[in-house]
Amino acid sequence: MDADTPAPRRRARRRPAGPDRVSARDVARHAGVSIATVSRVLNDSGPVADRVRRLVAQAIDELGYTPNAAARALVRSRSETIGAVVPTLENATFAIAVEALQSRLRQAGYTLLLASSGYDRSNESTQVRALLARGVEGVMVVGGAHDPEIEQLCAARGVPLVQTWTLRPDVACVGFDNRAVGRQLADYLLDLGHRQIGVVAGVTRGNDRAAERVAGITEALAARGLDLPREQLIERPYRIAEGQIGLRALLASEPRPTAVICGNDLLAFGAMLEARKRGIRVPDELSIAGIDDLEFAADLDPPLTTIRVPAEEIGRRSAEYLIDRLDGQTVATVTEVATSLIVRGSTGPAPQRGDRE
Amino acid sequence: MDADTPAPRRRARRRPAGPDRVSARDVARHAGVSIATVSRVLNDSGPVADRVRRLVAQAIDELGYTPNAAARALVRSRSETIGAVVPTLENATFAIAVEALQSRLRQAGYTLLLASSGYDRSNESTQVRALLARGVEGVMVVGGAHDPEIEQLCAARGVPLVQTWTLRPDVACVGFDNRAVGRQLADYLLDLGHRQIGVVAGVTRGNDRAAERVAGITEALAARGLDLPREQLIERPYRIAEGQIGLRALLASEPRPTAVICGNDLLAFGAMLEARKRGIRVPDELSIAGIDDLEFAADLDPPLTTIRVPAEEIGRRSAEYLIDRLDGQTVATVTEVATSLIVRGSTGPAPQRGDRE
DNA sequence: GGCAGCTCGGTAAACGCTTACATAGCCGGG
DNA sequence: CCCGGCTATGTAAGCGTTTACCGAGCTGCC
Repeated sequence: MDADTPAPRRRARRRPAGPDRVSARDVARHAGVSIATVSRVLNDSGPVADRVRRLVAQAIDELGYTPNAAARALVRSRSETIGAVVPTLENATFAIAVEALQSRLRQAGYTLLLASSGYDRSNESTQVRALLARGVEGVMVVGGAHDPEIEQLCAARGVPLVQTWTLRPDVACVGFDNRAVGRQLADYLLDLGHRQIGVVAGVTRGNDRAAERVAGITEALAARGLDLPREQLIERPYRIAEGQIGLRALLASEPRPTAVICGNDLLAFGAMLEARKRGIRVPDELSIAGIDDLEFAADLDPPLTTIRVPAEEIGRRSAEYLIDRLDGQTVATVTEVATSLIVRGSTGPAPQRGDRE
Repeated sequence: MDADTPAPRRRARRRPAGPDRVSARDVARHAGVSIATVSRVLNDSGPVADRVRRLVAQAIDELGYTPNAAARALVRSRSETIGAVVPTLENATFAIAVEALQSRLRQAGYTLLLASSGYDRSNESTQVRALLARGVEGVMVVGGAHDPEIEQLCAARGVPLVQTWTLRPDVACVGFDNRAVGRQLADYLLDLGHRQIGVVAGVTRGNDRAAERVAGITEALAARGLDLPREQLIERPYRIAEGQIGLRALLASEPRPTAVICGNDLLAFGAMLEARKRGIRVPDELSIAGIDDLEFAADLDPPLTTIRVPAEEIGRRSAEYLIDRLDGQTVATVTEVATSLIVRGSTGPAPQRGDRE
């Protein structure tokens, strides 16, 4: 049946498996209309009589037709995909942001292409390039310092790029001032009377957020005539175990710090573990603070003083920025999200001189 | 310059912004060869003289040419993308798996399209459909119980589907036996002499892993003539705070359990917090166990007894399965990953009757 | 009753690539 | 010297859509 043409021997090569996909042509034939009409029904572009519309709709689901995204992308020069490159998903804060990003993008009909850089600048660049080659219409990256190629490539293609977890006046970004956060934490501890402040920072190489946080701390100290000696600044990867190592190193230095600022909550958690292990009372003998306010921070013992960073909001707003931009709207390029100091039990007044000795 | 043709009034519509993209045609013209040759150089298909090859390569980077992925996908019927749908990235275990999945896929030249379902079956189905519509060549999902549509859709398109965190003999999967895990934990506690075992499970509706874990516990109890009464089984979402709520509910029941198995480490963490808050000594008065062995599990106080689940391996192996399948190889469809009971300080022998009363 | 102005639907030209096929040199053996 | 059989290149036919453009019917108004 349906032997209209001599059946020009269907090609059987490209997709090794799988029955030949059903195309708009098949739908058209099945519904007895032209392929243009099928397209009109699908996209609701142009007028179509109700009767025909129903016919086509029926053919579509009788055949189980799904439009070919590649073909559509090709002809419309729009992939409806967005790319994101984060340092790692193992850091919950990024995982949360990606989750929010994706869900907001999905709402707007975009699909998320995800890659991670492992905190490596050149790898980040590679990933962005790969995403761009896939035709993403927008790109989200973490941080404000990258291989300059990234901005160039995006600009050359007219692909909006949003940088997150950072604030830069000259580019589109959704984030906060990491330096201010560092400063705020340091000021808070200074106000509590601490004068010996140690830092267990993240690895600053290739991580401008970590570097800025340290810079902020240094600034705050300098403003009170203090400095941050080399041995009071430890850099460790963002992991709990590294926080322990970090605190251990700090405790070996002289004079021993009365307060420690950690680059994020994982490091802070580690530091608290180490303190406990050594019988150092927190916060009586040692104050410890983190950044991120991860889910567990409030539940540590003592609860962790930290800076709340709205990761979900960063992800969501990045999505919204890109969506609006691609929609042709002109939107604010710089979006600052609110962070706030959450004072909990892990920090307290500096021990009086001689409190323990 | 270069006014060879009357310049047929370049269209200026589709991509509102952005200079007209440079295409293979431009490269060909620039290098003075045919477009076919450009393609041959690009894909290293067919012979090309070295001189010409260099010419083309030069043209390519002088023009900053990037092949259009949609066009390529269209003609080759291959998108070189893989889709994954996880319940949520907020659960670190999935974040880790996705990270590994992506990085392995990338190595093989695939790009990851990511979506999350929020533990909702119908949403999961929607996401898979969206991914399929984007032309993904393979799909990864979490769990073994889904809207049947998912398997149908993938099968109909010949798209390999890998189900993770589960073991099913009839489909491709990378995971482990959740029931066995539940059983193992229960047996371990039973062997310690516990007879009143409570459970703070994840929400089992739409989550076959959670349900299986409970089933395993029930089985182990039944094997010793015990049962799991309704009020000893609490279901809560996977969050720390929910673990607290869960334990609270359990403590209200009679007889009070001497051991609690939690659906995952987050719930276990919460349970431990609640126990501490109430002055219940762990493990002397109450044993608590979790599942996942998240990073912090070893660092809780006391350290958490749990089942180690190799999330990274699950992600990586899922990637490998899909890669091999798409490469035309026939590979083992069922991949079991090893879990293991990690006994730490949060569990111990059942308190002697009257130990406390 | 003619025709302006609808509404509806078809035709065909892209979109940017890959690739089967044709073609054009060129080499060397008979 | 001719020609088979290379190798290197070009030509052109799609891949499955969208959409500009055209034409065919219909309505209803003068």
